[in-house]
Amino acid sequence: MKRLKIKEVLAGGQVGQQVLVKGWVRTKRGSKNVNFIALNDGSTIHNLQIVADVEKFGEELLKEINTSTSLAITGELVESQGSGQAVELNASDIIIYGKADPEKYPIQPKKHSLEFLRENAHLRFRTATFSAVFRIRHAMAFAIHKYFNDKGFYYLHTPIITASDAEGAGQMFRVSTLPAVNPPSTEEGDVDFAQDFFGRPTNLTVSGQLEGELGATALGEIYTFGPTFRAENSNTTRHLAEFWMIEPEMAFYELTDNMDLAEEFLKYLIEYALENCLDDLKFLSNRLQQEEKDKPADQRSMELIEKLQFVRDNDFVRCTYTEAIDILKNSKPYKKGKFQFPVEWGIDLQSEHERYLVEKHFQKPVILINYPKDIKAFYMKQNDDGKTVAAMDVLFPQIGEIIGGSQREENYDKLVARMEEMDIPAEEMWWYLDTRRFGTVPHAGFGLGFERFILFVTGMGNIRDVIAFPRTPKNAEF
RNA sequence: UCCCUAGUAGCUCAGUUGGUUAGAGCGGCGGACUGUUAAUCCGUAGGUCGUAGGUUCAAGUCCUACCUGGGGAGCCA
Repeated sequence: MKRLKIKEVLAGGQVGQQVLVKGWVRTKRGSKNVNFIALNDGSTIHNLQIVADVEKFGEELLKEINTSTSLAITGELVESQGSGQAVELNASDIIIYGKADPEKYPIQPKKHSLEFLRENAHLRFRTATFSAVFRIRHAMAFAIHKYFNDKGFYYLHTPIITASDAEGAGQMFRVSTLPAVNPPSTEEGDVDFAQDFFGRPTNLTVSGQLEGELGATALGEIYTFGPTFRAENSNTTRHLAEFWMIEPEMAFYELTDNMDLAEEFLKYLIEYALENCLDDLKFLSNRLQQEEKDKPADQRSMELIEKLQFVRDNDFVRCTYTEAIDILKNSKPYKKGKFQFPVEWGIDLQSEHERYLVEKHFQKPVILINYPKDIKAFYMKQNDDGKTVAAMDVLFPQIGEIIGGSQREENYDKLVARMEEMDIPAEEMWWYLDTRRFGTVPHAGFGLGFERFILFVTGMGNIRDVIAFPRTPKNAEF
């Protein structure tokens, strides 16, 4: 008999049909005559209720079935006598693949803290919460490829190992095959990277953008989607040492086109989640509502699905940096001295400022544009005012900056001048500058932090809970 | 990296101004139960109180250092 996924059984199974299912036990309940096994195979948040007659299978066999025991079950699909489900499987044959000793198996049929499950990240997929999160994560990855493919973008694989460290996006992880103890040294006493694998210092990438621009200025529209690495000692709910980033880069796009794309893209993904992941979203939403009950009324946030619909259905606010500074200066917290950091044209906005703009003032996603050039990267297009660059940051409630992007400086002379001002060695970037020397065009792009976006869609609070195997300072377990 | 906070049973926690034998719920185990919904009822086992020092007649409780977790900040996606 062909095995069916539980999702298929629940969606299309017919009463009276003989079916074979395989999965892991979530819970088992029982009385003298009959046992109920909630079986899950990962295909859906929902379990299939297995009814096992005690007399038929014997207490010996049923005793071996505990939480997380793996089973194959054949039986007849019947209308459920209980009220919790429409159909259930009347077992005629049970095969145990692997037992799970209930005294040693750490995931109990009860509510666990996310911290505890994080320490058991190898088994947390077996919980309803994490299976929901990772199904949604998959769906979003798939939707990203679908969105760009349908729009004629090409998926470009930029390198993981890179020799360029010019962008200054953060501390990098060195990639080396030199011995850690007594590496070969030069006459000056420095490590002699000429003897290293690549013959020069190399690192894990912090961004595929610069290589992405090479692709975009020939293929037209490209995107990257891959792992990115930052060796910053960041210990927050929003940072990882290894995370995934989506970086589209488009020839002939100016800043407004870039904003339009970012907004359409995010809304497409949210719509995709609402269309394809509703069961998982409902589960996560209920979970959140349970937690919200304990909070005072004014601290409760919008229900998850409502929040997603709200973002999908409303225009993002577009606001210049200069306007944002004015808004902040006229704000209540500013006038009452509630901000910890000063507000002045030229400063980088602190998260307290961003949160005020997004959560209090506008109360919807905000795209901030035209930042002072001194707080942004060298490659951003210099505006005519001589003070600002064509940068854009998309800010989301709770999460903060979810997208950072810009129109790029396409003028060779301006770009080189800016690199000199910022002490970026132009000779090492010769390959990047060639895009401006030969057939340069206006172009733009942005980077979306994948995990930050998944935080938003799932409503989870800690970025370590939306990536399968989080890499953070002092933690590379599993 | 900085600030705050926590570490007691498998999990979530309580443990009074330092004072006898460290408790509960859940989970586990044993039993009961005519179909349960993270079942219910009865019973039962389970602890080097994060680690190392120190103060004291006496430390889970006070002090110091370190380790680990959580929250916030910075950096950023």
